[in-house]
Amino acid sequence: MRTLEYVILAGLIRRPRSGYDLTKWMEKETSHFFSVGHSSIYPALARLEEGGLVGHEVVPSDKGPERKVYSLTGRGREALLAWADAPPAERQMRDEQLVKALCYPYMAEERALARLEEEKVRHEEKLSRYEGFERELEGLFRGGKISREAYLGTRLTLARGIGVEKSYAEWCEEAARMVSSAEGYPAKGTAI
Amino acid sequence: MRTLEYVILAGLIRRPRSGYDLTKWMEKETSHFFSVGHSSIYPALARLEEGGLVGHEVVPSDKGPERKVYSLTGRGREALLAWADAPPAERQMRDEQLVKALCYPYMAEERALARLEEEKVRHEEKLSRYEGFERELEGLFRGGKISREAYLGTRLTLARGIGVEKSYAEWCEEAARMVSSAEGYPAKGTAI
DNA sequence: GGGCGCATGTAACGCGTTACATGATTTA
DNA sequence: TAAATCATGTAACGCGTTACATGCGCCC
Repeated sequence: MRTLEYVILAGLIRRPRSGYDLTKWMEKETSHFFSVGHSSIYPALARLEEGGLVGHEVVPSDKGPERKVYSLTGRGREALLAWADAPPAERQMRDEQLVKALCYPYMAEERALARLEEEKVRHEEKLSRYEGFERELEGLFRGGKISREAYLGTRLTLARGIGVEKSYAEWCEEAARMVSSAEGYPAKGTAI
Repeated sequence: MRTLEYVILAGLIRRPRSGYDLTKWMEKETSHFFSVGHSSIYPALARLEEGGLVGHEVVPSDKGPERKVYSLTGRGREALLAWADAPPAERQMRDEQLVKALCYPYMAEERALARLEEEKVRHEEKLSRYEGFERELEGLFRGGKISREAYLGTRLTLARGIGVEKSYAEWCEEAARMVSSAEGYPAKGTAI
């Protein structure tokens, strides 16, 4: 089983969902740590159903064509929770910004500083989007729209997203200081 | 051109290197934000050479077979710096830990707490490895073994690695607090 | 002599992305 | 009536991983 399949199970343990719903849920709630396009989700659901971990019910939609609403089976729930209770694979990431940072000392200083400032703005924007979503989630929970488990799980991941963006924005400032001519020399406490 | 190719150019702008050297350099210095296996590096070097961005010289090795030592051409340097001076692609990551976190509220609390504690230890270990490397790098620079540019660039990325591990370790503690029964409820300032 | 580190590649495979394909229903 | 959203899929392609393949030279 691939990680994608467990992500789907994690989406379904929260509530039954169609492939379309799962796609939207991932875009909104998991894209900062896991994302795939809809074209990967439909085949994955088929595999999970074949394995008996999910089942589906065809439900007419208010808007658009019929929906296949999937839900976890007992076996699916067990498989998900057993997987969750084991050490995770190494986090893998690809960050072009840092590849570019490797080159900043070879560029004109002003250009590097401009790029870092732009990047900082991007992270601050993401940060406020996450904080907005945090408030929204809280509202859903208080309003009884989502379970305590679903709320808490998502809040956990959101807390990480917020931590990432805060620390990335701070790095942008730190990097700008290091790039600025006088800086960049070893000893941290060295006077200019 | 793919990101991998620019990473290779960024390795070569620091100093001429063989495919083997580049593999080792990536493992040690870029793996926290970009990594590929050696089997992707050799074909990439061939493509870069075909495009006139790098050239190579065959040099006998002290140990083992002959080495092909690559270096940047003028065009390679230009291509790299032009690419670096443009906004980066979205950082992409895949973090199983957060998928698992989504499930923690559905598991026995003690299990989730144990996993979070293990994870915290892993990040603290990574943090001290990065800090050790930071001291090592400083020594290389002070000893005149590496250029100011190479030193600064790597230090920039290392600062990010350190920021990531610190904030991840903090998240582990925060998450543990949220998972602990009494917590997990909305208002942040609420008394127990 | 065997194992390990140095050193360079090729080939098969897996998985995800992009593009292709189709069609209903609402809204401007 | 055209565009947007809902809704579900398939197919081609790209890129990276794993495994395969080969060979030198040092150290135990």
